[in-house]
Amino acid sequence: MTSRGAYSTKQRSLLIDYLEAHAGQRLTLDELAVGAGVGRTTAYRLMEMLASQGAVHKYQAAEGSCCYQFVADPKACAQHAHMVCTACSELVHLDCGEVRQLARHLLAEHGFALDEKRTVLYGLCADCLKGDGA
Amino acid sequence: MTSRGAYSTKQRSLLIDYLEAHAGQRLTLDELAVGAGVGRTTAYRLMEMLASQGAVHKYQAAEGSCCYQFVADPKACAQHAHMVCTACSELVHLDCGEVRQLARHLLAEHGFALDEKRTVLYGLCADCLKGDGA
DNA sequence: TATCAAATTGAAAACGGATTTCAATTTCAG
DNA sequence: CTGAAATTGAAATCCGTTTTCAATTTGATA
Repeated sequence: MTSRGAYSTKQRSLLIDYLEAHAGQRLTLDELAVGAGVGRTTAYRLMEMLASQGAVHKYQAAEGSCCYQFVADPKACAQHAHMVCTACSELVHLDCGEVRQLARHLLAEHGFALDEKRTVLYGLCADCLKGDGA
Repeated sequence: MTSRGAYSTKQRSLLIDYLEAHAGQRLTLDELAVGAGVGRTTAYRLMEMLASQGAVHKYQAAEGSCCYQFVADPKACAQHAHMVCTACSELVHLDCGEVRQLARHLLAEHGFALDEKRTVLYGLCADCLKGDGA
């Protein structure tokens, strides 16, 4: 992953390194800026740019700050749905025939054209389900 | 539907009447306050109370203000998933066996325990699909 | 290497919606 | 009635997002 901005700068490298190093996590703007050691404005602008390119997911959490998360394969993620664990916030990719079958059913029986890539399913991931109370 | 607050007041009646009269719509705080003719703070507090009781849905739209929508049957809505049209914002209830089948699949094959009632599917509703560019 | 226009940075300010404060008012039990 | 408790709503506050802008950095060109 490389920056798409015209100039390559130290700050962008730092941010992208930090993002990739925390690929499984959802990071707030502050966590990113502090973690990568760049200004908040810089982090904000690069994240918005990357989000618009699909290189990161942007989550507008209902409570508190929004989060960004590195996306390994933007092209693939632009097509499938995702699951988010309500306990640990892990993002799970869901490139799955069952979802497409549901989409077909929704269209046929409910007249609703599911936009898979915009849809996020909530629940508990395998780890949190086991870990339970932890 | 009656207020659960200790006192019944004119403002609450106005708000609840207005909510029920616009049962199919998602209303911002301002629309509610202005529409019902009560103060924003009052609208805010009653909506938060009703949302916590499940009597209204609260949507935290990514852009702009959050919205509230009257829920005819809170008990039922606390159990099933919903679809929201990305064009007209209509809320569609989805009490549907196919979703439960997907939930079973997610649990069996992905180890993910879907929380149906917290999940919102996005796409185009039947009307917007027909209406198309309109 | 020197020069400079364009791009980038980040502190600070502006913005905007959510939430709280608090004095005045309303409700209702006794 | 009376008064304690609840409610109201304008205004203030909070807090995350976005913009501004002067200073800095980058990289193409000579």
